[in-house]
Amino acid sequence: MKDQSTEENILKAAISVFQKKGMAGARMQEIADEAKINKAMLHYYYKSKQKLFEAVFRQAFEKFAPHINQVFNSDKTVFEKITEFTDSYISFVMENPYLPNFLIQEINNNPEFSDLFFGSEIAPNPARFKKQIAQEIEMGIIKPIDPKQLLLNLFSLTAFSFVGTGLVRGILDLDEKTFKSMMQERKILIPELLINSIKK
Amino acid sequence: MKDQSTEENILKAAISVFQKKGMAGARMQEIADEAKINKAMLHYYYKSKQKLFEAVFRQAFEKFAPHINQVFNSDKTVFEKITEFTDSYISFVMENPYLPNFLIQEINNNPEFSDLFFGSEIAPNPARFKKQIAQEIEMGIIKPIDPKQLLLNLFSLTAFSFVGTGLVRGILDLDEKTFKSMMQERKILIPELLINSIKK
DNA sequence: ACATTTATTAACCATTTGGTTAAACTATTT
DNA sequence: AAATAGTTTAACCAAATGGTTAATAAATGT
Repeated sequence: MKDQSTEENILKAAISVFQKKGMAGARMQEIADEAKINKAMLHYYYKSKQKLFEAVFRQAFEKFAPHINQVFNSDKTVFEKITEFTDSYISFVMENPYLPNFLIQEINNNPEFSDLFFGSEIAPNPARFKKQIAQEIEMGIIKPIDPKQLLLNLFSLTAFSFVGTGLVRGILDLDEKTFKSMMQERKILIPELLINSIKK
Repeated sequence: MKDQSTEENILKAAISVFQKKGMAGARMQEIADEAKINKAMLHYYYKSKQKLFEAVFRQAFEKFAPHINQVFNSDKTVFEKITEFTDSYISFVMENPYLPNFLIQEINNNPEFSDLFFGSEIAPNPARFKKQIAQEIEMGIIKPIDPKQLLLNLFSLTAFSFVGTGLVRGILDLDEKTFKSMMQERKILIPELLINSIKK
């Protein structure tokens, strides 16, 4: 661990606390403790809890969006996109286990303010992907399918295990080791499942 | 709306508030307001916020568990189970949109106390389903597959859209009407996808 | 009708929590 | 070295929040 500026330490601590506990459950004092600074510093650098939360939300969204954009805006084939997204997304989330849940939860709670992000530069835009699907159908590479349903399947299969970890592990009675090895297996299983279902 | 006992009104209001805002975000005063009673009544009938929350959690779990148990413990074939679960679960969640998210969120936050439920009578137990899969593989009805991965696929495909509604709708740019009609479509698409992937 | 238990309320209380302030301490500039 | 600007802290504050209490009202039993 390198020494960092106080402001960076605060954001780091805020990310950790907000992602685990959410806006409502997070405590400014806990963030200060984790950053090992006086609580007043939080307000010195970030004005209010809301502002600090927004900085954390933005950071999370910016880390997450590129994975979606890789699917939406790259020049790969649909098959390649499915394979590569699954692999890179599962790896990414295993390193950032609280991130998808955090995004989902806070977007559900603050639809009004998260709209800002969906209108922004960085926000994923599915238009190009839709065209690609239409083309590959035309070319006879894949069956006629609804691109939105395909994306929903892809996101569901990759993300749900992590968002609902506790429930999933409870229902299927999985220890952590088994869960992790299943997630590795899914890097293969998911593309197989999806590609088989759409290839002609 | 029928007249109900105060205790029932409180639980109903608590369900509504807790499921939307979670334990941390819920306010006792808001629950009292929604139940149109004095805040002291909450403690008169339910002792503390924690106890009231537990009643809400239990109710949610008891409403949710039968859907899983229908898959785990009925005498249907695997194909029938997939088809019927998808249909009934999507219908159920469209009527109770906050429930899956609430369960997931609170189980992630309180792993220790939600363990109580996974050890209980009502809790789903995958053992019988595992046997059934082994049998149907033996009988040559389905390909050799890991029952846990099949269940994970089924739960992911059905539940994720609802758990991550806000994020999904933001990324895919869906209005409410489109979202709902896609969910209806999924009652057909999901069984098709899963059954095709396992049938011999 | 009276007594007793049950239900309900308004007012209150202690703690928690986000946020402020004034003073001190540490660079940086001149 | 003095002045200035930036950083950090302890102490404090007001509002929100979960919870209690004592008095009252309504129902129930005798």
